[in-house]
Amino acid sequence: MERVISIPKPTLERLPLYYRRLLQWREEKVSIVSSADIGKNLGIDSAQVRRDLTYFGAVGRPGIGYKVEELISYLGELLGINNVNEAIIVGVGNLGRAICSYPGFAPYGLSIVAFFDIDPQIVGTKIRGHEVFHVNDLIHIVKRLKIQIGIITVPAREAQKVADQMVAGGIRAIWNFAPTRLHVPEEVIIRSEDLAVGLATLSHYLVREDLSERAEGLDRGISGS
Amino acid sequence: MERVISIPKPTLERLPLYYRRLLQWREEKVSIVSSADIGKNLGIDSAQVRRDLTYFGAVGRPGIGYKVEELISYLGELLGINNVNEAIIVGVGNLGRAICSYPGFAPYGLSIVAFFDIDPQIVGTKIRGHEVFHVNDLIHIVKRLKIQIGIITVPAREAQKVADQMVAGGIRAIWNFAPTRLHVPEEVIIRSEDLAVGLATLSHYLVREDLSERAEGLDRGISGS
DNA sequence: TAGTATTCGTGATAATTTTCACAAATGCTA
DNA sequence: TAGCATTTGTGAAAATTATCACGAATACTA
Repeated sequence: MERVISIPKPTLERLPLYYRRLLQWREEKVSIVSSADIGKNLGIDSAQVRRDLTYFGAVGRPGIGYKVEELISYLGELLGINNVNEAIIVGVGNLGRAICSYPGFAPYGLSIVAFFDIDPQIVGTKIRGHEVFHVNDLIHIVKRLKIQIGIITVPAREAQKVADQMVAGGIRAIWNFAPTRLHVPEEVIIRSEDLAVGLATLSHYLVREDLSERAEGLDRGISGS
Repeated sequence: MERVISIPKPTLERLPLYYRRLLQWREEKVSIVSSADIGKNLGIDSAQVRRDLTYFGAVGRPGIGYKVEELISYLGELLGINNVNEAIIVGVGNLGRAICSYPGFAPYGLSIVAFFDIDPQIVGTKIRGHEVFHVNDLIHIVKRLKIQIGIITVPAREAQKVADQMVAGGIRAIWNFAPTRLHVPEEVIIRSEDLAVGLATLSHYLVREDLSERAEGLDRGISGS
């Protein structure tokens, strides 16, 4: 139905796993890897790896494998990492702070350029050298800095209001950590991280552990090895 | 190949969404909902909702719908929520603290009963009324309290070591927030939350936004509405 | 150069998940 | 009770994703 070939969602989710492992290999001066190497390392079928890589436009050489440097470059392009992403974050509680300092982002070029909160105790203080602004200034600042990504780490009941303001400021992608569903115009992209999903599936499997059956799945999912 | 009918993974991921919304309905004194109601609210096809609910063992009445209270009870059972889950958390940085205070868990009966860290500055201090222990005491305490769930919020390079200790202490399920792949015995369940996956997919879609094609997906995924 | 061992790329197949569509069940109204 | 409007539960079809399996490309060795 679609003429544009889109990357399957599961493939997209594996992409960061590939990327992170490749960075490690580069660090270790490994210059070429095979789909089997990648697969064994990440617990993914090697045919799956090859299929994924072709989506990314990567080209390997039979009998040899893929050039690490080249793959990194391809994936980086696909992830929009090669150009820095500027973001703002609203809600500077523990979760907000945690996200700011999450080391996993380092390779992804995400740069948080402004912090917002509503708590007068927090507004005006500094975090990692940046002043925390009041949410009321959000629209203005976002417009001025032409920010594209907004991160929401406020309580669920505030989240929609914050999202509305982000949209009003022209933000095009929202990363939502509040456990609630947000309504935004169609052109705005939303990704919700729902920690309860993780907890729920874990505890479900725990409940079921007496049954021998267990799902496979990997980093995003449950695994038994 | 499996005789045991297992719940599809995507269904499992939707389960907490159902659960949370149902709690809201109960709060609002709504006693009966139809699959269409649920679907419209969560952006899931109503047939999908019905299919999912049958996996959960729920039974609705044609022409009427499902009893909210009954569904909550079924889902709660499936999630192991009805009996409290005790967990420990290792790594009391921002992320660890954020998880402890994440409001989304409230309905899930997760109870964090001990905190661990390696930083002497933190060990011995109190968090939410609980003393923070040194990681060296982990095995002992976990064994003694018979804890089943361990949460890892330490830097990636420490994560494997922590996982090993958890396993040694008899923990059966690990929720890993460190951006690395853990190796554990087959009987231990692992779920890794990789925040970079979220960031990566978000920024990917941002890069692609000029293409009209866009994935659908909902709370766990990207959506344009 | 010929032979062997790798490894990619991909058509075909299998497995999984979603959606369609409709019979059957239920309540409501008159 | 009969007729109508809902809504479930589920076979069957469609769509999506994962795996198999093999020809072709490449490097290496003798």
